[in-house]
Amino acid sequence: MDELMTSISETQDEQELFSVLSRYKDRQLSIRFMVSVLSREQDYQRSVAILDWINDEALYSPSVFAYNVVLRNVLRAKQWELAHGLFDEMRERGLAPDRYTYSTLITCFGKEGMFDSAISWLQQMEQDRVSGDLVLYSNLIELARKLSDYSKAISIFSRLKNSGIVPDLVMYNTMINVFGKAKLFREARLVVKEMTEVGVKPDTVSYSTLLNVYVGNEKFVEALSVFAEMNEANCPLDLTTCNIMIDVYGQLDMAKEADRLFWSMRKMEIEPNVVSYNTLLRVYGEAELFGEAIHLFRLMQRKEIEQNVVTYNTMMKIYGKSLEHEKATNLLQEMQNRGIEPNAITYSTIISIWGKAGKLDRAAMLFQKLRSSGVEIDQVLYLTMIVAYERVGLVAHAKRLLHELRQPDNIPRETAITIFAKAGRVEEATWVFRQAFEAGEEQKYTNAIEVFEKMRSAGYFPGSNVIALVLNAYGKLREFEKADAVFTEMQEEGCVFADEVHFQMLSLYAARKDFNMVESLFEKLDSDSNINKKELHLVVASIYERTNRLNDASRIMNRLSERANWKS
DNA sequence: GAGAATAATT
Repeated sequence: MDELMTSISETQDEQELFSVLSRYKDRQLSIRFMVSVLSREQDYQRSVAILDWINDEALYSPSVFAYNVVLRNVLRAKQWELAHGLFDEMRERGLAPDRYTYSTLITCFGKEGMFDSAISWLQQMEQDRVSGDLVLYSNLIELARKLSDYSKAISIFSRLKNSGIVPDLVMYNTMINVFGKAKLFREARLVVKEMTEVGVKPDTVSYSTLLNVYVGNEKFVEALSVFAEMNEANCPLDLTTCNIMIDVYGQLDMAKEADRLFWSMRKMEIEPNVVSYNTLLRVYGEAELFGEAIHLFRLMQRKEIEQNVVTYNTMMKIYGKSLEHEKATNLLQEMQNRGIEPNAITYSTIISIWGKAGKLDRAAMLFQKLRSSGVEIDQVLYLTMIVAYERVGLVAHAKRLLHELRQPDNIPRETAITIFAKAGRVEEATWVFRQAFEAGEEQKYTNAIEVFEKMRSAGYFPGSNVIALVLNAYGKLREFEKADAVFTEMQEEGCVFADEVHFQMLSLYAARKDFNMVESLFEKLDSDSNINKKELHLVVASIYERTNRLNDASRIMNRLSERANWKS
């Protein structure tokens, strides 16, 4: 081997190298040498050439290892066709791709965002009965999460468990977040239970992730019960958990508890940060504890605790609420003096405050200045200004702004529609929507359905968010029978739907004026303990309202309030 | 060979 090394170490040209090696008397040795060269080779063209040379020698079939190395280089060079070719070639030579072959393929395709390819390699791997490992599945789940494709993440997670791998702490924590994003709250909570069962102890991040799932969906009471569970399990708190809980207490009008938690943080050796202060500030404001809010704000400055744009936005809102709009205005100046740049939220806060205080000229001037200075005007800013005009009866001005939105060249159509809808301008919203629809939005729904049908035929069970999307698309294309079939089929297959899927189905029945079905599904859901009743009633009432069945709408709302009275 | 959670606008 040494002799071989020295004889060819100066050889730069690979053809020359091959010819030296081919003439060498010990062929096995020369091939082994080339495999070792291959393992260090980075350049994909050179590695393919070396592989070809080994193949051409015909005395020796390159190992799976050799193919894996070449495959890696080819994939790094984004030569997808070539990668497929190599894969086929290795099979033709009777070499069975192993875990590393698939791991290389799946992670590379995934990193490039070619998720469908990655998934089809996963399928191939399972067909070959090659088992993946934790790292491989973890990569896939991370990718799905980055693409906000939570149903894919969930289906990969169940594949992993079916193949007998026990997830670790970080993967479980990731999945709590994923189930939450898919609005599968019970499943998110069940993860914690499962962790305990398989001996992976839930940690602070597990609980704070679960807390966040509930907070993100305004289920604050549930968050409170998770917090209790966390304490029972003797799981230590940290900065993030405290910050989340200060928010939760605030949202539940438990300002006292929020206050107590904040001021006990240091005793737990947790130093509050700017998020803690900002959250407590907001809680004080919402509880109308204006004195406490101002005190806290100034305390931060005295103790030289970092203040940022969020701090100022929050404090401005509080001054707005306590009707001290001059002080709010002063804060705008103060923050700029301190080098804290106002953002879109700052501007819509101050415009709203000035609007309410009757300082419309000021609000309009700022709005105009922002537009001419090229600051991006987001939908909230537009809406704030429109509402400010309408509040003082300047309908013509409001209309002028609305009119701008009808020519949405500078704003996406979706944004314009949202603004109109939120401003109660149903006619304008419909108008823009129809335009958008005619401009090819229809294609979007067709695409959504196509993708869904492909997924189904490949044997995948999409999650609730995808199903809701598809049902909506079927509705838009007035394919009610197909929507019905999907809904029934998925249910028969034992899919657990999030509430949104059921609600989507209710809307579809209403769209084809099948109110008997609306009522019967409504009754069924009303007796289902997993469905959020308040939301269910609101959805059904708004369906009736939209179709001008106001009696039915108020019947539903009465039912809700009766039940609320009965409960209290 | 990978990887997890928090604040402000209508």
